Amino acid sequence: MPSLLNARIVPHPTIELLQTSSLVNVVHGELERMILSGLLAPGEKLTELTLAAKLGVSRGPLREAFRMLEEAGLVKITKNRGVFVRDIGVEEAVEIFDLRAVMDELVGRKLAENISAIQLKEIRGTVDAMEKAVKDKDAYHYHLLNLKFHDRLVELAGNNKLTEIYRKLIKELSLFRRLNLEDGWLMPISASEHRLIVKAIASGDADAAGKAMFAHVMDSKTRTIEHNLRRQSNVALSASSSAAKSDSKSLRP
Amino acid sequence: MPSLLNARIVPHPTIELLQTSSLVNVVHGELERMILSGLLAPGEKLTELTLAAKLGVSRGPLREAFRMLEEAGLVKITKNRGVFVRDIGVEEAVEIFDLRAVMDELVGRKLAENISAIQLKEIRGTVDAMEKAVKDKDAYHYHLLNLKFHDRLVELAGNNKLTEIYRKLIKELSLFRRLNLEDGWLMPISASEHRLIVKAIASGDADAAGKAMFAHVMDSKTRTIEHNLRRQSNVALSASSSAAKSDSKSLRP
DNA sequence: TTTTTGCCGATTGTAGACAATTTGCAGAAT
DNA sequence: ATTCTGCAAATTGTCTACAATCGGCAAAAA
Repeated sequence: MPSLLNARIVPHPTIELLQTSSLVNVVHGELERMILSGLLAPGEKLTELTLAAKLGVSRGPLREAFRMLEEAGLVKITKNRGVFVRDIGVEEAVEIFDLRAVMDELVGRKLAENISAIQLKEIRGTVDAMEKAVKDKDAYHYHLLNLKFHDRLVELAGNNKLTEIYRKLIKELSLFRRLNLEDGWLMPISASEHRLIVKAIASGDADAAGKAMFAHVMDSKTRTIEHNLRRQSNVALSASSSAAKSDSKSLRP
Repeated sequence: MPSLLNARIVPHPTIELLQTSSLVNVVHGELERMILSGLLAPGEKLTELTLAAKLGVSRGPLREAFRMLEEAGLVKITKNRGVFVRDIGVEEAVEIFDLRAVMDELVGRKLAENISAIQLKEIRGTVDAMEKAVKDKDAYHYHLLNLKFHDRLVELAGNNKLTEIYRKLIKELSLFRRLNLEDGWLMPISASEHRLIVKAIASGDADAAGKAMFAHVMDSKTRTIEHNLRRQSNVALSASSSAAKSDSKSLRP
C-alpha cells in the first residue's frame, strides 16, 4: 500500500532534479523552448553576456548549451561572430518532409503489424479530439493535437532511434519561416486523412498503412509549402505597397 | 591564367583555418576520429584534465566538444560522474539498420530518377574497385570502399538533410561492439548485391532501385548481427575455458 | 565626394581558480 | 568478520579574468 515509508524509496523531486540536471541541461531546455516557441526568432543573434545575465548563469554553461543546440540544428555558430537562431528555407523544409515521409511510412508499417487494441483506442481518441477541434474552429488546439498524434504514432512504432530522429526533424521544421506563430494557424483540410491512417493501421495491412502515412506527409508538405508561398507573396505585396525603405540587409548570416 | 596575383584571392590555408575553426572544432574532430577509429573504446571514461592535457587545451573547449559529441550520440555525459564513450547494443544496432533501410530505399528511388551518366560511371568505378578488393582478399580495403560507395550514393541523392542523418547513423553504428577493428573484417558475401543496385539505378526503375537498396541494407543487418552473435559466443567460450576470474563488472555506465 | 587608415568599444575565445560532488579507503563500531 | 562512519584525494560544475578578434566611426588622404 502507498505509505509514507514507500515514499522514501522514490527520491524527492528536488533532489532528483539536482542529481540529474546541471545548469547546462536547464539552459539548453530553456533556450530550446524559447526558440521553438518563437520567442527567439530565426536569424536573431544570441549574445552571450546578455543571455547569461537574463538566465542568471555564467557564460560557460551557456556556451555548452549553444554547442548542443548547434548540433541539434537549432542555432548556427560562426567563429568570432556569435550565435544565431537558425533559419530554415523552403529547400531544407522540403528535404525534411521527404525524409519524414519515408520514416512515417515505416511507422505505418510497424504499427499495422504490432499495435495493440489499447493503443489503437488511444490514438482513435486523439483523432476524435482533433475532429472536435475542427468543429470548434480551434486551429491552435488542432495543431497541438496533430503534433501529439504523429509523435505518439512514431513512439508506438517502437524504434527509439527513429523516434529520436523524428523529433529532431520536427523541431528543425518548426523553424521554417516562423511557421509557429505569426499569421495564425491554417485550418486543416487534412482531418479526414487521419481517419484513413488509423483505419489502415487497424486493418493490419502494412502496405496500406505505410502508403497512407507516406501520402499524408507528402500532402502536408504540399500544403505547408503552398501556404508559405502565399504568405511570402502577401508580405512582399504589403511591403512594396506600404513603403520601399529598408530594402536589403534584412537577412543575417 | 593561375598566377601569383590570383593566389591572393584564395585565402591562405592557415588563415582560412584560423578564421573558421576554433579549438572546440579541432578538439571535436580529433575526439570523433579517436572514437570512430577505436582508439577510444566504447565504455571508456574520458577524464577532462587528462584529455585536456593530452590535447594541449584547457577544459573549456574540451567540455564544449563533449556536448557536441553527446548530441551526436558518440558519448554519454553523466552529471558529476563524467563522460564515457557510448556503447551500442544489438537492439540499437537493429533500430539503426531498420531506419537506414528506408532511408536508402529513398536514395535508390531518387537516384533512379535523377542520376547522370557521369555519376553512374563514378559509382561503377567504385563497384569495380570493390570486386578487385574481393579478389585480392583485402577485407579492410573492401570495407572502406563499401563505406564510400554508400556514402556517395546518399550524397548523390541530393537531399542534404538525408545525408546528414545518414552519416550520423553510420558513425553511431561504428560503435556497435567495436565492430571496427578487433577481429579483422569479415569478407563480403554482398559484393554482387552492389552490381544489382547499380543496375537497378541505371535502368531508371525507381521501385526496383528502392527495393534493391532496402534489401541490401536488411541483408547487411542480418549478416552484421549474426557475425556479432558468433563473435560474442566465441568470446564467452574462450573466457569460460581459459579462466573464470573477473566475471562480473565488465560493463560500464 | 569617395576611399582609406587607425583607433575604440563590444563581443567572443581561452585559460585558470574556486566550489561542490563523488569515490575509495582506513578505522571504529557491531 | 562485517558493516558503518568519516575523512581525503580526485574529478566535475561553475564562475571570473584576461587575450584575441570584429565592427563601426572619425579623421586623413586621394
